[in-house]
Amino acid sequence: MNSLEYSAEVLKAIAQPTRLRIIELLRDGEHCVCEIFPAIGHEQSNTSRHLQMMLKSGILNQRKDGLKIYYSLRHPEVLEMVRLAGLIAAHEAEQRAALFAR
Amino acid sequence: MNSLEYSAEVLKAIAQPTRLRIIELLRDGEHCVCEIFPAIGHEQSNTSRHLQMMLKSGILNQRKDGLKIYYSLRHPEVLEMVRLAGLIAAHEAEQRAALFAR
DNA sequence: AAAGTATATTACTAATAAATCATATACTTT
DNA sequence: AAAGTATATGATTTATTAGTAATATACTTT
Repeated sequence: MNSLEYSAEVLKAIAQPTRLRIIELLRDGEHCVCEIFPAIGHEQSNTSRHLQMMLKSGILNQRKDGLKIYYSLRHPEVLEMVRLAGLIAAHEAEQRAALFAR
Repeated sequence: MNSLEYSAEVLKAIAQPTRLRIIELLRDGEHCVCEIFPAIGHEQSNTSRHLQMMLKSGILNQRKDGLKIYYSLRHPEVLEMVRLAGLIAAHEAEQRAALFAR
């Protein structure tokens, strides 16, 4: 995997609504799968899959404590990327609203 | 489309190796499709598709000049996101190399 | 107006991704 | 050791995506 592909993997780990919800949830610190899946309203298996791929892409940390496995954000840069994406999204939404209102 | 989905669209427009190459190419200013597709080594139709989806997601500007259509980056934040993704990717690659070398 | 050029779009294929349900694994408690 | 709980993984389905080749559209030049 070259460096462009690697960067794309990292970005893909963020570029999905369910995973964005997970990231928002982890903003305030680590959470176990058992807390995450009810909070985002998806199956445990689906949630676990998303967490695995985020972990493998390198954006999450994993900590095992007994039965539970806690995940947390590994790089604060991820939150900054989410913020910037939100800025652009808001800007575009505004533009479209303005067009519509003319 | 809610705001999470919108943010995900913006991120998806960046999270793909071919599109990352296009973004790198546009770093130094606008380019037409006829310049972009040979530079990235893909078909004109494929390149045009990527540009369309990037345009619709809001990360590109389009300027028509006669036959040619010039695309440019609309938000400098995109370059910052690419930079942050590269940082994380490099960090993870380093970690893995270190593990491997032990 | 005809030919040429740049771009977008359609039709298609192959690959990837997201979700669910069922099952396996790993640890804990009784 | 048996039962219970938390998480991960396999199998499957459906949807989405990236790519190619061919065609349509729009503009320019002759």
